[in-house]
Amino acid sequence: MLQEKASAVTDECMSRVQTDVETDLLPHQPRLGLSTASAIPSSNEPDQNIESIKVILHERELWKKFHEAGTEMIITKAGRRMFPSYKVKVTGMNPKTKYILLTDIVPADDHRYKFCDNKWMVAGKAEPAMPGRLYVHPDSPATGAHWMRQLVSFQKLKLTNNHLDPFGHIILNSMHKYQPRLHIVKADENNAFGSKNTAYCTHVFHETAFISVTSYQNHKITQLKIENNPFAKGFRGSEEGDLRVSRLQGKEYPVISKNMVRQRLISSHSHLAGKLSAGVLTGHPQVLSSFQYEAGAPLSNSDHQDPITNHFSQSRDPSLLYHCFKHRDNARHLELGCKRPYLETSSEEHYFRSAPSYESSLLSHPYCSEAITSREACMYGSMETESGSGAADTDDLANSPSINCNMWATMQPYPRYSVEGVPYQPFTAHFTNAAAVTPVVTHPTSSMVSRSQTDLGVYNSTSVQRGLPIIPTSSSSSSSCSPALPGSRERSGHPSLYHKKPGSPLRPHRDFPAYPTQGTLSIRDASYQYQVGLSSAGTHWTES
DNA sequence: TCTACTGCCACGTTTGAACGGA
DNA sequence: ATCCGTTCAAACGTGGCAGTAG
Repeated sequence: MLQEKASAVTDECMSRVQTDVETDLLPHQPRLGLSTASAIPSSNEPDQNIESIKVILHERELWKKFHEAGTEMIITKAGRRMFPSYKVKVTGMNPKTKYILLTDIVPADDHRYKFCDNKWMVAGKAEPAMPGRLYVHPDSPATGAHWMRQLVSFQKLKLTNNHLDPFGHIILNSMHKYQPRLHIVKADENNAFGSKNTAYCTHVFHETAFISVTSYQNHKITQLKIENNPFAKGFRGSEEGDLRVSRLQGKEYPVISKNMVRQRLISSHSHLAGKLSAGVLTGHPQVLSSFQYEAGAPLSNSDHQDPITNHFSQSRDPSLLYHCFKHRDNARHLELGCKRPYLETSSEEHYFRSAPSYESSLLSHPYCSEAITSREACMYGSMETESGSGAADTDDLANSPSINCNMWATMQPYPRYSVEGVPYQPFTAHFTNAAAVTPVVTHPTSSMVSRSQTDLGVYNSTSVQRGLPIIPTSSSSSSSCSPALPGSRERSGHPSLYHKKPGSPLRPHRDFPAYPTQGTLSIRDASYQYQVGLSSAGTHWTES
């Protein structure tokens, strides 16, 4: 029912959608018994389970426009906002339950791209992943009623290419492809994140994938930005958007930029090139792992292997996976589950799981001992296992002795196939085996893990089936912290992590150091961006 | 030489403080 | 004294471009 309701509402008119269903069932009840079947949204219990939550991408049509042209996002040293901004409409939450909404941006593949012949081409292997960071919505934690009352906007999220960024912006590599993800974590007081009962889900909208750039490469994208971004109105004025330039230069005729000239000169060749590219791609075998990322690892296997044209794909495999996770027994096992087409938004994938418990104290985590102790950074670690061949092999995960509550997805090393010269397959995200990947908020040191570690599976776990939200943990050293754990307590009671000043500017270093050290990390300000750290087998959660 | 990146610029939007009137 | 609406300036966000580094 909710699905129908949601689908029937346009992006713009959904802001007031609220669930009228309210239940006290299970809000505090452990979800240990979540089964594959139960993980599937049920119209009868729309707000009992986190998997009942529906997320609709706001301005999806606009995103599609960009997607079709090959979305590019500017990244600067100071940080640049995304446009279109990431906004979603959430429904299906329990109005009284508290949730934490956060996003992260993960590599879509392990390639570096270049814009050549008016299209994106694979230019080599990706550079080592930047320290993963999370952006926790400033309102978090908040009740389901709050989230459902209006659009949830992540417009203040900023992207940077400054590896030492002190502002907490999400660090990306230029000329790489990324995929934003939304994570919803249950933060109910009696079902705190990290506890055996904590649950979360991950939503991925494929049309939000983009390539990070330091300056726009595709003129179409530039024009779309100018036409749609209010802040860029100053560049409007003529059909080509160059009128302003001509005015500035005192000319009566539009000035064609260098890039425009280049692009126009080569545009005549792009079409043919694209066809040729498509042919090449078609010949590539599909590679299995689809969702392999976690703070550094690619989100999915490279798109370039998809047998599609070289243009940004507008069609996707309608069969999306619906992943469910739950704790088994003492939360040391994950039960993967169900698979179903996601009807509401064909472009979205979401993953559910019951979060691992903190039972194995974070203190034991090799990378976050301090953070954990201080609980400044919320981290969720996962460990590498070799079971990640793909997907969701429930049994494998469940039986794997190495898997514990902290494991979200099994991480697989980047595929090593050669990609040189292979045309870029624009944003046809393939999450065939997608498993929930999880953001991991970790100790600062974790963020410094080298790619080599990632490759070794140390960096984060990921691959196909585990993922995990990171939730800020409180810092014991700080004045207040416990609350940091989602759902552990009311924000008011624990200023350190969730205490924030609405609208207050970001605080560099002091409040949000690039590599936070103990005791001072807070998610207060508008941008709760965390580093996604690696997790290791030793990652543990502590009870709040 | 080429490509990617940086810093600066002008312009428009957003935000919030200040002010005045009801 | 409080509330509400308006005004205005500073802060912020944009893409373009020239210069620079590798």
